[in-house]
Amino acid sequence: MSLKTHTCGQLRPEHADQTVTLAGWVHRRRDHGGLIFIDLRDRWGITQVVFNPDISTEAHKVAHDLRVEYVVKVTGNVRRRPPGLENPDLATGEIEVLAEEAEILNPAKTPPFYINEDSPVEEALRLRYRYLDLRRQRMQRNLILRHRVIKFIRDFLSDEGFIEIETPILFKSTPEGARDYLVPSRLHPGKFYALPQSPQQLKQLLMVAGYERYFQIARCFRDEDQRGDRQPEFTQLDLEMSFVDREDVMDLIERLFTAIVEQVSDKKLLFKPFRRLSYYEAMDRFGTDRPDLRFGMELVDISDIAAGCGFRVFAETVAGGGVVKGLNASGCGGYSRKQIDELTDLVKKFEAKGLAWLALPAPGGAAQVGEEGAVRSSFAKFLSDEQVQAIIDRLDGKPGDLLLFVADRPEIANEALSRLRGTLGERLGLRDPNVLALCWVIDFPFVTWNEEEQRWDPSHHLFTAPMDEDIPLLDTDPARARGQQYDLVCNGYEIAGGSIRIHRRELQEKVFNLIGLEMEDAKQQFGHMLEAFEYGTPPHGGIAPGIDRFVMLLAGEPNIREVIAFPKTQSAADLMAGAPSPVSPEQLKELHLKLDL
RNA sequence: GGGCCCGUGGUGUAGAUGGAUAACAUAUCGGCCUGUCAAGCCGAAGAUCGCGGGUUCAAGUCCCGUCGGGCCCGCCA
Repeated sequence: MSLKTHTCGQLRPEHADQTVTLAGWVHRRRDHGGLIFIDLRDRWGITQVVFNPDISTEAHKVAHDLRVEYVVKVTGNVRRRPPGLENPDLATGEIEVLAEEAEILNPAKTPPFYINEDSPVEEALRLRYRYLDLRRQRMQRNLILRHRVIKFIRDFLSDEGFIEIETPILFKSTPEGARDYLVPSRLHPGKFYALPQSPQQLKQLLMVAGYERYFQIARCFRDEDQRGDRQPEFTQLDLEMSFVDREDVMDLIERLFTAIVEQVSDKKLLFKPFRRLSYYEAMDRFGTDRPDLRFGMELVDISDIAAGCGFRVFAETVAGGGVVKGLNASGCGGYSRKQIDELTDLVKKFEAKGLAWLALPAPGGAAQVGEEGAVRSSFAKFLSDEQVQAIIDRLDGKPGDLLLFVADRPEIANEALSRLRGTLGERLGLRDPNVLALCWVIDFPFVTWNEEEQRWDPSHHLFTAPMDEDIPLLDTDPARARGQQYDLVCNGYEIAGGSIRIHRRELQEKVFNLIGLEMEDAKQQFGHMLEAFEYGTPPHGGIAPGIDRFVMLLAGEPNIREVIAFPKTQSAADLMAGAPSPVSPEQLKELHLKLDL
């Protein structure tokens, strides 16, 4: 940096009496008429520059014209600040630079929003002027964190014998999974490349190729609707290993993620080692395969008590093969009818028919079930005192608690209660943003029944291996077969998914057969894979953690746009550049395309 | 494809039930000011209330449509 001798975050008392040159942006300007103070900012920090007309009238004149975000170069002497004038909020606060020369390298228009404070700004405006938004402390902090995480991953995996290999962005479309982004081919009229949804096939082929330990910080593309944790293009740590079982992959990832959290972030790990749940256990106890384990409030099955009780909704649900499950919203026993109605509206959004509730009065009220005022409830009056007490005991109900129940098909009861649990956890302040609860979910069902298509779909992807001992079940009872799949879950987000792959052609064909993929179609779509598998394929498996999501959690941000330099909006648009945009008729013609709008 | 929320000087907000000059903070511009660090004090300028239409004597406010942003359902192997 020949235009500056030091950064704006560098100078300390030991630099006193040195002549230095700094360059950066005007962060703030304080004009006293005589003295002018400038907070000069660059990527490394802020340094106060003092312009005193007694030292240099020329420099003082320049300072008079300075405005926020001007780019300037200043040369001057470093000195310790006079006693009592230090600024403890600034890393460089013990010194200041007395300007002797100053040069405006580039003036700046008044920015459309504050850059020198992290005050709220409408997100559309931030995205339109993203290059200015990125100057702000919040974004700078997030992008630096992201860099440190990725650097850490590269170093860690390199030390573990992995090599980073780039795979193509222009690849082949396959109808499985998400919608592909397509790229028309000029040289092959009527044909298209697809941007990869992930380098899945390529990393498996690298295992066939004998690289044994591969990783990549890989950009992935999916043309689906956006969410706060989903962008059309996002970044995965893509990773694959040969001659391993699932314990090897999980062990590696567990060590990596533990080290990242402990060495790169200020968050606390709740579980060490990570907790493990089977898919069925996760569904049973939390109603979801990506539970937020920062708090309890587990789902409890009371179907046995509800069966044949006097409350017809309960009894008939159980009789019809459904379940009655509930949770204990501890301390919410004082909720008003209106508050409970709000919770009811929430579960109804997820197709539950209603929410049964039972509130236990706060301490000091009547004690025994059966006595006047012992409970408020939407259904207790239909049950015996013993049944009510059994339910309270089952949910460990204490005075002041609110017990909430959904009676429905298991999928609906789980979904509704899981959402309810999340909302209550948030409302009760149980989701500590400084804590990361990492857990493995394993033993997923190998396939799930697709009602509309009347066929089995792979739970993960179609190269995932079933558990060895469950292979016979593929012929007899596919629903009970488990896959060698593992998901890493953190605070209610799925942050990685992976599996041990099928490496034998017979088994792969058996799976194609099971999910109703004709061999002809399979050859058409995956011929290169099937062919490759015939040339000596090692047992292999891998995983793909989402970098954006994990950095979001490490940064404590509410969505992944905050950890992506140039993200897209919910409608997948770039508000800064104006993408997507129309193209010229000449471009279309060259690509052999006609628009049909 | 669907539901909900938001859009008012550059920025962030206020403007119940429609009522006359659209308020506040901050930024901007000018003046004063030699120890501030969110500098201070004085003054000025700055808004066709996202856009289009409608209801009404009267619309920032109510209705319809539309554009943009966000959250969510569907979707995301």
